[in-house]
Amino acid sequence: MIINLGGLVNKAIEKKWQDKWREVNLFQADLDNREKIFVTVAYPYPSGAMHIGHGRTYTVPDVYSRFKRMQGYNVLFPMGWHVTGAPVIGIAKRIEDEDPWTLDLYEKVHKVPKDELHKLSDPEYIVKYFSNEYHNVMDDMGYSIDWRREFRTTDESYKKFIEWQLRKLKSMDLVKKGKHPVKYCPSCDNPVGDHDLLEGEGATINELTLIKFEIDDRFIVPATFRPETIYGVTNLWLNPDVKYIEVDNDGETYIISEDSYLNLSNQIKNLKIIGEVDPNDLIGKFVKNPITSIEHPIFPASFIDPEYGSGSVFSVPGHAPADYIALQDLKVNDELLNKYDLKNIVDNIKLLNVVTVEKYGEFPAKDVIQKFNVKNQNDKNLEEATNELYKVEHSKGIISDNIPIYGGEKVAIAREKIRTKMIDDNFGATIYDFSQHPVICRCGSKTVVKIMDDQWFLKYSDEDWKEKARKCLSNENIIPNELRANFEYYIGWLEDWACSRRIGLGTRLPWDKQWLIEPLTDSTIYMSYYTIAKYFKNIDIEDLNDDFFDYVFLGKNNGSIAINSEDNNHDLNGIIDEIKDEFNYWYPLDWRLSGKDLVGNHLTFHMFHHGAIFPKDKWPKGMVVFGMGLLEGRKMSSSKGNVIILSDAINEYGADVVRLFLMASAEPWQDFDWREKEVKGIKKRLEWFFEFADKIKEIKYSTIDLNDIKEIELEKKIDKWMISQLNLRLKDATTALEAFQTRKALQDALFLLKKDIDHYLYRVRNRMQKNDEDIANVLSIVFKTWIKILAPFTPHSCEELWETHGGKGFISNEKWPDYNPDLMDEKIGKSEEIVTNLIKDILQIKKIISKNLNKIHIYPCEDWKWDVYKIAYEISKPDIGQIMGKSIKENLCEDKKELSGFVKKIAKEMTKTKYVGKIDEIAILNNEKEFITQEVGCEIVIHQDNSYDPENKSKQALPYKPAIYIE
RNA sequence: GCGGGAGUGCCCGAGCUGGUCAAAGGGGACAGGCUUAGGACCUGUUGACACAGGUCUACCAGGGUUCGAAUCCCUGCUCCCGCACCA
Repeated sequence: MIINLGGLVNKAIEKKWQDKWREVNLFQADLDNREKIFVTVAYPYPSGAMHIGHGRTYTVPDVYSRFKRMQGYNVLFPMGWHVTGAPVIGIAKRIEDEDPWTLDLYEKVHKVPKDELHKLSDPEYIVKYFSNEYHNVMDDMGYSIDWRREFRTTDESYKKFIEWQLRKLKSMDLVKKGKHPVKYCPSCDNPVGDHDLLEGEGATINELTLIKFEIDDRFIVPATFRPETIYGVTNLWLNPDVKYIEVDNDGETYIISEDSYLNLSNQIKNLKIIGEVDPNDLIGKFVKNPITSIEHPIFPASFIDPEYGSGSVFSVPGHAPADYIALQDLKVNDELLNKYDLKNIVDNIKLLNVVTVEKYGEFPAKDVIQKFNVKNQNDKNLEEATNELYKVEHSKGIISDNIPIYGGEKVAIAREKIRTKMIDDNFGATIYDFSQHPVICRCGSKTVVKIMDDQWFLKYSDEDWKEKARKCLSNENIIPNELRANFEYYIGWLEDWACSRRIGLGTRLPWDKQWLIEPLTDSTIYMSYYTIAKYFKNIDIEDLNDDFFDYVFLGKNNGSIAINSEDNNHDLNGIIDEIKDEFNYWYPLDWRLSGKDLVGNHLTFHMFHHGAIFPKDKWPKGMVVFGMGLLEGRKMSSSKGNVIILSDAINEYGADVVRLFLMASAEPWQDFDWREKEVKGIKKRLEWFFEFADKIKEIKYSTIDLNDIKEIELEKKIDKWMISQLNLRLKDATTALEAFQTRKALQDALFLLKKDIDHYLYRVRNRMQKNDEDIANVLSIVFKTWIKILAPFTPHSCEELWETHGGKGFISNEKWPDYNPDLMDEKIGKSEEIVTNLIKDILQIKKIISKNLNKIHIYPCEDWKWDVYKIAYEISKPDIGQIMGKSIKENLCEDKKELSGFVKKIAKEMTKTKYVGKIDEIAILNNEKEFITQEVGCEIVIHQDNSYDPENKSKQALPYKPAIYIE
């Protein structure tokens, strides 16, 4: 459906140009003798339709590529599809299960036709479907992509490339085996990410220490954040209303809550249930503290959460507000005391001190409870009190002197030491739990923390590797540069990265086939793959072995390279060298573009891996990081339906309007906001641009011929002014584009230039009636340059206008115009300013005095004032003494009083006005007399001197500001 | 908590290597033009005051540096983002 686009090109015309570009392979880039630019954007993960946020991401490199191509560079802008990973597996399953939310999302938001919908139950089909969709929409946007290099990350040749890379890293000892905890859904038998959750989004995995308290050859195993408080234990808590069980852990028997078994059994191997335990049998009995060997009684407590940790808690009433208050509650709960016969034991409990903190007493828990006015175990303030105390003790606390070994140490340090000691001595173990409960998978089941063992890691913690990444970073241009500090932080902060997965699409780990390579790991250096991807169609997969990649990428000949080409025109050894040369031509990568959400992982990995695998001269040279997209001020999100699909936007406004808006509304690294009203505003600008061409025709009474613009020596100031402004805007726009400032470039190339043209057209409106050759010439020059600088932004419209008005060939192939500094004259600009300011001032005075005007007298600034002004400019400080001194010395003005008055004035004025040298004001004013008269609507008299000056106004004149007297 | 960043006029947002800044550009609002009307389009106004082109108050708050600060420094307040195994 094509909505009326006014003067703009419609979809059919956009299509026409896309086809023409394709016919002549305009954007296919091969090795040649020109200087090259290689630009890549993070390839999309095609699990849904492309929306306007993606539109911005891919339009930026396109605009830049088109710009650089016009400047004469050989530009490669390729595209691929990142289809490895797990999300589509889940999506496919939900489609198969006919999950209504998912079906609705894909039908309504992603606009999948009904007859295609059910096919999405195959994950391979999902990525195929949407990568095709992306490809088509990218074509509709007019992107100048070299599609011969397109690939999916599940292509066999890509897998070979990834295998090579992983083996390479392993041979460098940058891969190791280990284990790590993950969020896991036992029912799906899958790790789950935040986006897979029904409930508990944002829950983090906390590390706890399990401590074994012995009781009758068995162990109660409470878990804690604060192992150092083991020295302050007075008792244990069990919840009498909770089911407890006995489990066997490698010969030892633990007592845990039934609810905690699911989580713990995913972390401790071979945890077997032996039987049930009645907590009532245990309450009142004693357990042994493994560190202090003190015997602690077991008390009942209702606040114990059976799901958290192991369903039991050791009580440190001196330092844990919850324990303190529970103990207070128990002391007055006669029913419980009697039931378990605890009265004497409870009365004998003495609080213990472990940690000393400034501003708190011996038992900080007690203080903090008073501070927050906590009444009982169920008080809402209890949590706040706990948070505060835990934080303070951790950051500022010192282990008290009465504690053996660790007395005097900082809590933060002692905690780690105690923890390590307990684990080494087999008194404790590390377990994990969520920061909040419950965490529910989309399938509806509770998730757990599972320890994945035999997992493979990339050793990002390795200092030598980090150092390489840092060097790589310092080598790069980062846009915006503020992110550099961020990258440095991430390089330092990264720990070993689990690079193997159980579920998903992708490449298998070559030496351990049970694992798939994690999707961020398989996309760190793939930009190099683009440089040679076009060759793989004709190469036997088996020949893409490590020797091949070693040779092509690293120039290492291991002596066994054999390439079987189906193309008999090529010598076998010839083609591999061609491939190698092509890689060496394009690499290093000039610009890597990506969203800011990838700063902490992908983009940082990108530096790590280039640092490890490639020599320094192949390290990436620059990075541009994108902001996010908003829709009418709200965050865009496909899953919430708050998006505009790119193809819809193209259908409604046309690709050029969409491109223009995305480039003009914000710089690439800023968040942009798609506002319908403003999109329409942009559309108007583009329409104006089209009308402009018609305007020139009107003047000329003939068609413009962009190939035949006469070289005319321009006489009139205003004509020169227009050309000067054009060059200024061109210069600023070019500088901006070099730095990816698309918004600023458009500000100059579209908005400000349009303003200049408006002004010019207004100034010459009388001459236009007379079929003035000069105007037509100026406008033709402006128009020709203008189409060119807009061509990277709105290529379809510019091609169409170019063709319509006699341009030869594609505008996409035209040379980017160079600005001519000789045509940028500051004095001309200033002259125009004098005229417009004068008119403005006269009109303002008119408004204020509101009397009938007769005549307006204008007096130019006297010569001596110019001289003083020059002196002031040279001194470049509002130093009145110095200016005065020099002026008197040069005897510029006989009337000292007038001089000092002027100097005072000029001292202030000169800070506001740019000095560009003396201007012949009389000439300018005479030149523009007609225009000024017309504007102010009253006769004007331009005086050479002050021989007629009844109110002595001529003295008011300043350089660039003639005096006015209104009669 | 750790790290990064931001606070500008009704709104969004430029400026932020100090002076050309009452502060670009867009949106909105108001007024006028055009139109049968609406829409679209065009022009003007949009901090206050002012009968000579001016003055005052303004760029989160407070303090400082400077002849001069939205711009530099310090303090405080507020807000946003990332903190991983995921694309």
